[in-house]
Amino acid sequence: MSDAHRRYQRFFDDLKSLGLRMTAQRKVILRVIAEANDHPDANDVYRRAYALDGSVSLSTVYRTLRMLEDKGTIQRHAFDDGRARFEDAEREHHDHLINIDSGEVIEFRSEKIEKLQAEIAAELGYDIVRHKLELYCRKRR
Amino acid sequence: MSDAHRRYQRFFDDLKSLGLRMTAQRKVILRVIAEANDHPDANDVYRRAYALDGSVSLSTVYRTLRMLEDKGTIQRHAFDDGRARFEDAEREHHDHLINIDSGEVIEFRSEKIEKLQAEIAAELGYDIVRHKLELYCRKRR
DNA sequence: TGACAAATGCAAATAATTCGCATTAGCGTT
DNA sequence: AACGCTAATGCGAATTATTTGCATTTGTCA
Repeated sequence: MSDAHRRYQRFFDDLKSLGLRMTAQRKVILRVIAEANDHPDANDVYRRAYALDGSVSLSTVYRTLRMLEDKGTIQRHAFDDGRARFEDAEREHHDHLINIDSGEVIEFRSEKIEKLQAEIAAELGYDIVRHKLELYCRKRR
Repeated sequence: MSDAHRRYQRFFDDLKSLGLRMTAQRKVILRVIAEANDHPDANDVYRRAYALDGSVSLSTVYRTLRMLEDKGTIQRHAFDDGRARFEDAEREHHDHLINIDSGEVIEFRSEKIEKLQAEIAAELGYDIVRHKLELYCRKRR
């Protein structure tokens, strides 16, 4: 709760400092994203926002998501299911394991892998700026 | 050339052994995929196939791609541009290092990383079917 | 060669996302 | 507290990528 609230406050301040208007719809959408701890797609965000405030439209959700992405406030992920999914860009870095049967997304982080990646890049003469690691998996039986 | 031909032969045998009919359209589409060494989207495949044989339609390209994906013969990728792109599933796996300044793409492969990934997935109760690792980098100075 | 189901082309249907435009509503100024 | 400017909204229509229904064609095997 306080965590989500802190994120919401940061979103709010971000937009404010950019001179953007704080509309009722944006407040609701920001709240939804701040409170999400999964990886909702645009329609998920719309449904959650609409439940809180019936004046939110799908167009505005799409427009707001794109705007937040442009400002670097949220991050867009293109997993292999074709839909764009979103999450707070400031959350600590993590990689994704996607259950290809259910679509479920699990977050993980491995220092060893991070380190290996840096070594590989260094060997090739590069420094990593960011990276994307996605494991498409099936439940083990 | 002989490499593409070998791949084509494998595709052909795959379908044959599944009892599927070898139509003129499928032959052309298989040839296009076998000869591609980039990551064409459905429309790219269609245009290349159509150039070789005007009887190929976009529907059939989509149907064939999906069929080949279901059979595990080709692999679908969702990059950030929203379109699905395809490549031969049997080509040796590789990851990508992208120079964010020049756009240059370098392919690499690390057994250690592959192994670590499998371990992480196993810890979470999963088996990796495929994965995607992209390092966005800057040249070291 | 002939029959039968699988595969095809076409056009219409879906799904995800964007856009045009008339209307509404923040917000700085009175 | 009301005013005015224009950003932001809702709506529905447009786009883009992909799938599907159906009448027709065509591999394949007897």
